[in-house]
Amino acid sequence: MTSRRRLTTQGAERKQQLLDCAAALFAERGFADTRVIDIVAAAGVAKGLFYWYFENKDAVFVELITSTRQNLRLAQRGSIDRGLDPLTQLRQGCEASVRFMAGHAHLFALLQVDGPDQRIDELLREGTQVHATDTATLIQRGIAAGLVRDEDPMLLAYGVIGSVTWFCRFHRTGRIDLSPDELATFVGRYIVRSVAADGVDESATEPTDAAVTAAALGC
Amino acid sequence: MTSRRRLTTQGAERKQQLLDCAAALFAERGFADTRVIDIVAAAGVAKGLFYWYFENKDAVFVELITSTRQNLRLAQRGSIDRGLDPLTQLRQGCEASVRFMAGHAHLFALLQVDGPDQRIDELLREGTQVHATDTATLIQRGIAAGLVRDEDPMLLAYGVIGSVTWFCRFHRTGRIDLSPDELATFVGRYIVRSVAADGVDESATEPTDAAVTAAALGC
DNA sequence: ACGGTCATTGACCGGACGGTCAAGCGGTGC
DNA sequence: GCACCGCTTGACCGTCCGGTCAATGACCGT
Repeated sequence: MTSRRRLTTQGAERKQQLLDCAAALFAERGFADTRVIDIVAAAGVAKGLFYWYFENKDAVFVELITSTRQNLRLAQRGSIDRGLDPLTQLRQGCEASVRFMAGHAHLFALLQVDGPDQRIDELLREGTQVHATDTATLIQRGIAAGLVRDEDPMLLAYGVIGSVTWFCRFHRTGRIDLSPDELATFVGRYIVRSVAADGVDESATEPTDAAVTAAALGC
Repeated sequence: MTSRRRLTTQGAERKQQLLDCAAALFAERGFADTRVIDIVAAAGVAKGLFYWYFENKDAVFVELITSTRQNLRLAQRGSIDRGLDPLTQLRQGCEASVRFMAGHAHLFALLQVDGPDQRIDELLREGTQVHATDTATLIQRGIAAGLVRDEDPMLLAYGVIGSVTWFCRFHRTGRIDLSPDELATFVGRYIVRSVAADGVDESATEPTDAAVTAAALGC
């Protein structure tokens, strides 16, 4: 049982160090191509130590994706101004995703990998589903306000997530040569145009102030 | 050297059988979790035979994705009416992608997997890049015709591919409960709205006749 | 009958890699 | 000084699995 182990400060730091090394390697060459021995070598410790902090190789992956997903969600929440209209909130959420990705590209990549096994795949899917539901709620409210086209909110949400995800993917792999801020602005605009009702589009307020988002992310 | 081996009719059929079994297994549980022995067992032959037809495990994967990509491209070409305006052509291409996916879900899935190694990853990326360039060309022409917003064509293409891909992904994994035709229509409309210039939208002609596309796919 | 080529078999090899373990180290409290 | 406990080590184990190979079969042309 690795679960519920009491960690000293040193222990917690070491664990974090292992998580960081693992994240970098997973992102660089994928889960399957990363050996436990690579991770510990990167951290400069012995192999056995890995199993002091993690039950097995899968566990570290699970821990990474759950915490990343959680941070992403927090970043989005923190960037959304709930006093504004739903369409603008949607735009802000998408911009936050892009900026988060820019600051945590290696972790973000993990969310889009096909999991090493059935169980992890399910975990990833669940995360995406939550994200989609959040987005659909916003869209639903946008429809009610007449700002968003009257179509199935869940379907629109899937489209939004798909394009945001792929913009990030192309940026991360060097195929989009824009600064994170430029990309965020572009993506925000693209998303608004994808779902906006007829005649709506510049009515959505200007993109979030970059500084505000950056603060919410702490990156 | 497995390359350039002369195959009898029987040989070609056996090879195809192995490709089919491999595709089914890769799609079901992923490349890494599929053993060569699983593939041959599914085909009911001995392990050694696999290496008569393929150099190694990677080779069969490569062969699958290249041929799938090629078929997808053919399906798209066949569904596009070059006499129509660029935006409608774009819509037709996207609809074709969706219908192709519906008929070849297991193969299509392979194009979105993270490759087992660096080399295959590159291959997948190249394929996507070609696809994106094709799309961007169409968009470029749409801009010239005043039907598409005047933004970087490559960026718009990325957005289009992202949402189409994800719509297919969600459909394939049972999270979208529409018939392929319904989904194709929805996606076509979504894409048009994502990139259309102001005031353009119903000007894009109605979706392709399903029968035409189906014929082009042979599925 | 015979040689040639494609096709097929399954036992076997070698190495890689996830995971274990017994032992040792260095603080901290008593 | 001792006992406890978190931390660290690296040799070791067992298994899994991709890939090889020598032998055999099946079919064909001559």
